[in-house]
Amino acid sequence: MNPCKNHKACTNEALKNAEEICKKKGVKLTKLRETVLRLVWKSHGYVKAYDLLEDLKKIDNSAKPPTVYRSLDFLLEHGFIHKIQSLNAYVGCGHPNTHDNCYFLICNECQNIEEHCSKNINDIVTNTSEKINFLPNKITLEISGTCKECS
Amino acid sequence: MNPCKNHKACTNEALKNAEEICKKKGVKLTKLRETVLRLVWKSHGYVKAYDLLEDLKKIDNSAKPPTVYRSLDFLLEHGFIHKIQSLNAYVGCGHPNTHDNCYFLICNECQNIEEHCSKNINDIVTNTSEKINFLPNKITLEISGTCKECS
DNA sequence: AAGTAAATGTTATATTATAACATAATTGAT
DNA sequence: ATCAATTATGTTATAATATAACATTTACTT
Ligand SMILES: [Zn+2]
Ligand SMILES: [Zn+2]
Ligand SMILES: [Zn+2]
Ligand SMILES: [Zn+2]
Repeated sequence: MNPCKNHKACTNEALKNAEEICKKKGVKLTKLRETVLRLVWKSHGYVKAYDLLEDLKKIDNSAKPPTVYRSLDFLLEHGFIHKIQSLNAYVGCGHPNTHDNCYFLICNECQNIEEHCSKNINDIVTNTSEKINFLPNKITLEISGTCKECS
Repeated sequence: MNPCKNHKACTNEALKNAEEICKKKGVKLTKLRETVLRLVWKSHGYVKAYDLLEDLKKIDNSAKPPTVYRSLDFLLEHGFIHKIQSLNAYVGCGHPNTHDNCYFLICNECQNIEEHCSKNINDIVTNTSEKINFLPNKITLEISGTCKECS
């Protein structure tokens, strides 16, 4: 797992970023959404929706699937988290101001996810797309394997 | 949707390839597996597992989820089909002998999927991986958008 | 033919996600 | 402040995707 020096700092920064961006956009980071974002950030690993639900129930026993999924939808929509399609799981976004061309390195051992960005992705996609006249809209690039710590 | 001139030919070639590869590998393309592969190849679009199940039921009414999923697992394992992670769907592989470094262009309008291969993908991945000592194992690259015919 | 392994059949259930409708909280115009 | 509209949350039910576990059949090996 990502050996960050101070994970409270990671989490707080993510929360602060989200607050700011919401303010800028004029949307609301409600208590519930903030709580869910905080729960997603409990580590640098991915989290599953129904695990979040369990966590949320510890705080508010009346939480139900839509409680979680609605918050996830909001957080996804505004780029505060990402969905890992190959795992049906979610992970906090470490750089929500500039999260284009993202891809994910997923460690099968420790569940850590590293998010990277590279213009190169777009280059591949653009090359191919232009050649065949395909209008790209959303790119999903997920690389699973073994991270430095686990190998 | 892919305007192939003769889709029966596409399907038959896929089936023939699968047969050959199975023979070479010493594994069995049973009647059931062949039927499922044929059903996956009903078009160049993606198919959903439970739609396959419905199709299969028309042939053998006793088909059940494991019937489909086991065949899908076999076909995936041997590279005759691919799973589209961002859609929880499946698509036939058009070049099962050499299906490394594949990625998928998915049309949101007509469900067509074009499978491409490029060494460039590996380059990106290898670059990043070496930099951070990540041992890549499986790459998922899926690009959704609008295809030539639909734009 | 008997024994083993592989494939399929069958029942049940786990996991992931959304639909539909009810209620509450917030906003914003009058 | 009041009302209406919008947004968010609560709640119940169910849809959609996938696997576990065990029984039976089929194919292979000796
Ligand atoms: Zn951290
Ligand atoms: Zn990001
Ligand atoms: Zn065709
Ligand atoms: Zn392929």
